[in-house]
Amino acid sequence: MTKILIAEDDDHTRDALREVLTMEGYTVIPASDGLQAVDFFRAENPDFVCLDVMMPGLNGYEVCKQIRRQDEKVPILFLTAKAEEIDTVLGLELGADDYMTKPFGVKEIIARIRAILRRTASRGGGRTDDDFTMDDLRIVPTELRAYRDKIELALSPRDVKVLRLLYERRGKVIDRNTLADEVWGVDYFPESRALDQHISQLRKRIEKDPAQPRIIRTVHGAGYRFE
Amino acid sequence: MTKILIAEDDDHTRDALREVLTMEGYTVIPASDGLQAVDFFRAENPDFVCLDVMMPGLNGYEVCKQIRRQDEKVPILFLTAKAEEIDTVLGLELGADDYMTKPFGVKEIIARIRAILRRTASRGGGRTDDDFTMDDLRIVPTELRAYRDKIELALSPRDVKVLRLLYERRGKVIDRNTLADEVWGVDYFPESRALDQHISQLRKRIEKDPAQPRIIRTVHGAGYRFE
DNA sequence: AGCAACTTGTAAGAAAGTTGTAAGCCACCT
DNA sequence: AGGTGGCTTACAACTTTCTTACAAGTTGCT
Repeated sequence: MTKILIAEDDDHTRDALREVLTMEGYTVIPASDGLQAVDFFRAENPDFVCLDVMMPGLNGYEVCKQIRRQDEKVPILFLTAKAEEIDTVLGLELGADDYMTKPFGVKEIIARIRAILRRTASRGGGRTDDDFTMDDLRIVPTELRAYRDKIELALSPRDVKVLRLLYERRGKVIDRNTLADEVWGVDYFPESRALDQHISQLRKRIEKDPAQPRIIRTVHGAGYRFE
Repeated sequence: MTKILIAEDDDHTRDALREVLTMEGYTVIPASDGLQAVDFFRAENPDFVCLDVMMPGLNGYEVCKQIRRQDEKVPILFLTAKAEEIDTVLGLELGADDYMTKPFGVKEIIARIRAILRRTASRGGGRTDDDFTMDDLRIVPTELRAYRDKIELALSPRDVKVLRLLYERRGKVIDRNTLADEVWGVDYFPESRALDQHISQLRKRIEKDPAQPRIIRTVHGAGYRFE
């Protein structure tokens, strides 16, 4: 189920969007101001974001920045009033995927959303928040936690992404480029050790014996694997 | 060998790109204007296209349209100068896969190209990651492993390359130059025994009796052969 | 068959490359 | 200000790959 966060202060526009997108089979999370949008993003981890530029509190750009800080890849579509087109440029620099100027037609916005989702489908695609088990660890993405017996472990969104990727392709080797691309949203720069560092820290928390990892195994010269 | 078409009117940028991409092992086809780009695309059928937006004659968008008329799938990366970012959106609607704004770092562009090629390689296209069988050995490239009955053997990426090459041209003799070129990516230095060493080590692992190899057979004075 | 010349196999150690991780740094968030 | 998380740096530990050296095998010639 694809979740779409709509941040739009005008009630009429927001309701119209909600209705039409719900009809299309999306799950809509409506937010009426920027702060709410950021909160809802954190809580719901949507697959797509529509942001009005002009909103009380936090404007669309600020919301975009906050979201991008958490998630490099989630597609963001800006909604702007006609006069604001210059600002669009700023929007694009923030990592937006597209923009639309009001007034827009219902069909148009659906088409855009579908197009963007199709384009970005290959990366990070079919997001599911279902629980899954790796070795003796139960991962609960919606809580950002994992459980071993009764012991509870905290996980970051990034931890969950890493683990889910390994879980989904268990048995296969995930090379560092793929991992970086899927989790960080950019291709891996070989001189950066950020990825190794992250794996190391994650192992410390989830592996019983981090020196003999059973969940995230190293495949030397190739990547990592879970099985 | 992956061919990349570069359409860029600025000589300096074009040469820089050509150099760095050639270093990375790509074959670069440089074009200095839009018309040339379209011609070269038809003639060379490249695997990837980098398009400058602003070019004399045909601009990047026009080139993109022409290319898409011929080829729906070839990945296209747009290069744009800062001020042109609004146009970027239009570029994306033309079916571009990504865009970069100048000035961009050498590492960044390489990373993007790699990331896009990796992503597009997995859908459809000339997949070379399929499993295959040699004698009683089942090779599973995505797992970097081979199976004999229930026994599991670890393979390095290089092992897989060697085996796949022999498998694809079964019955034919693969001479050492070809093997070195395809697997190591450079011409073979006759005084180096690296290749022999690799074959020897690989046989130890995959052959039941390494002294009587059934998978990698030696053709004295010529090379190696499978079957 | 016997021998010389050449090619290939392989053990062992050297070199190169990859990964793990502690410590410090920096930006952001209270 | 202080805390936090993530990143970079730096170095240690580890693994693979290459070189060296010699053994063994093959070919062609007499």
